[in-house]
Parts: sequence; C-alpha cells; structure tokens
Amino acid sequence: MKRSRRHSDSLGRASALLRDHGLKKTRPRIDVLSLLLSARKPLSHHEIAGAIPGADKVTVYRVLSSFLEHSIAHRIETGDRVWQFAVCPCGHTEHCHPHFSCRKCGKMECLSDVKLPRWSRLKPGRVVENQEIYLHGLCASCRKEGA
Amino acid sequence: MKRSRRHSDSLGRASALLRDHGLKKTRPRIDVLSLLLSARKPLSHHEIAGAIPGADKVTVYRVLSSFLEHSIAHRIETGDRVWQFAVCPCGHTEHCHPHFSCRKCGKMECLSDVKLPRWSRLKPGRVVENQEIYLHGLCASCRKEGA
DNA sequence: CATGCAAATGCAAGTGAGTTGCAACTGGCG
DNA sequence: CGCCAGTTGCAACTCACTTGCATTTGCATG
Repeated sequence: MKRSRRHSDSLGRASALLRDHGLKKTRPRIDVLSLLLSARKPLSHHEIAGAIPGADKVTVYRVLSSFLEHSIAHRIETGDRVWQFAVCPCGHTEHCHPHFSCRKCGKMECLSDVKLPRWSRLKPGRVVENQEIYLHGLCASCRKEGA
Repeated sequence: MKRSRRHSDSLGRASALLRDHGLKKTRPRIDVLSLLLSARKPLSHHEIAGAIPGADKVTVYRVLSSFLEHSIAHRIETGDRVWQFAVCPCGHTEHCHPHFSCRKCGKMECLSDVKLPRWSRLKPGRVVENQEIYLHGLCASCRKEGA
C-alpha cells in the first residue's frame, strides 16, 4: 500500500531527523514530524493537532517551535493570521520559495522550483535576509472544474 | 512648514477620495485616511489608533475595512500576525509590489518599482489572483550604522 | 431650514491563534 | 539503575481582531 509505505518511511525519516538535530525522540515530536513529512505540503497548527488523536495543542506549538529553531521545518503566514508549517521536499530550511494556495479547494503548495529576482540587486543598500512570498488564486484542477 | 503643508494636502486628498468612492465624510474616516496619506508607508492598526487622539479602536478597524473594500488602501501581513495598512503613492489598489521591513529600525517601505516574475508563466495551469511579497532584513541606513 | 433614515459610530463583550507558568514526567546518559 | 535537563500537559493568559447593539450623524429630500 502506497500510503502506509510512505507513512512508515516518514516515521523512519522523522527519527533520523530528530537524532541528527540532537532532539530527544518523544511521542509528540515523532507524531508531528512524520505527519509533516508525509503531508508534503504546509499544514496549520489546527490541522496538525487535529490529525494526531490526543495531542495537546500547547505541546504541538512547542514541538513546532523547536523544529523552527533547528531549521527542520519552516513557517509560512498566508494572510489570514494563521501560520502554516512545512518540511519542504527541497530540504531548504529558509522559506526561500513562494507558496501558492487555492481560494477554492484551500490546498497549499510549495513552489520550490521557481526562480526569484535578486532583491539586493534590485534595491541596492538593503540586505534582504528573509522573504515571504505568498500567491493566492486558483489551482490547475479547480480551474478546470470552472470556478 | 513642509509638514503642515503635507498634512493639509492629505486632508484635501482624503476628502476627495472619500467623495469619489461614495463614502460618507466622517471624522474617523478623514482622520485615518489623511494619516495614511501623509505617512507614505504602511502603518499598523495600533499605530493608526495611537496617532489619532480619542479614536475608538473598533471604529478604526471598521474604517480600515471599508477602505479595503473600496480599494482605497491595501493590507499587508508582515509575519508577526499584525496587519499593516497603506495607501501607496503608486496608486495601486492591489498590493502588487513587495514590501520591505527593517529588523533594526522597524521601518517598512513599499517597493513599488520592483519588477516581478510572471507567476502564471512560471507555473502554468494556476491562476494567480493575488500576491503578498514580504522582504525582511536591514535597510540602507541601519546597515551603514553597522548592525 | 427641518426631517428622516441608512449608514456609521462607540462601547462592551466575544473569538481564536498563539503564549506563559508550573508541576509532573521521561529519554537517554553515566 | 538512577538521575536530571529537557519535555510534556494542563490551566490561565495575551492580544489582534470581530460581533452585537443602542445611539448618533451625514446627507438626500421635501
């Protein structure tokens, strides 16, 4: 089964990631990290806590914060004052790429392969240390259905 | 005095803008709009309400919402879950341009003249209707001071 | 200029994402 | 095995923003 295979992969990858970053291997951390790994798209705290039966919401916040500190995951803000969290397949720890979300189905994707302008060249003098690019619109499948 | 001249300009422009959009000319609307016009940079609700003595915070939220609805102002989210509001000099009502904020002095600017990639070409199939680009780093003057 | 009323205001109370304090627990080291 | 720094989980908090509702007001109309 594809799904369970991916899930067990995620469990293994989660353990390895925690070990590599010197984080204790605890139940909440394994649960949250393997969920993020198998999701392959950004998830909100609400989605994460909801997908893990019995999860404590504060613990989930703290687990996510520790992932951010260790650059295991990154955080996106989508304009509705709710954070989304993701471990991107590209392995980038800074959210160097744009994120797209569909106004119809709500799905969000990381556009990891998009080339971006060199901000510092465009605006000499400033140093851009961090960026957040958020695109909103219709995804390919919702567009076909006709919105 | 340059400052008061700009302020009275803003008062006149504010009245004109309200009239043009069919909005009643009320005290809170005049106050908020002329403040945004003279600020020439994004301001948070907190900054706006703080700068207008006796302003009711709920009214300020509602005034800002009506400006958004009528595309007089636009709203930016900077990553700290606090909205910023601006009437850009370029006159664009969609926030089509990136915003930059300095991590040292906190100042935020609209980068109205920056050319952006054509998202739809980069990611065929999707329709990008709205974008939010937020850059964070050091502005030119804070960089010189050495941070 | 007086009048009416839809729209706007202002106060109080509510919502919800995220945070803090603190006592109890536990992974993983010696 | 036993320790303890790091982690968890519960309750209570913060704070940006929203909603409900009674009162006021801009402005169109007679």
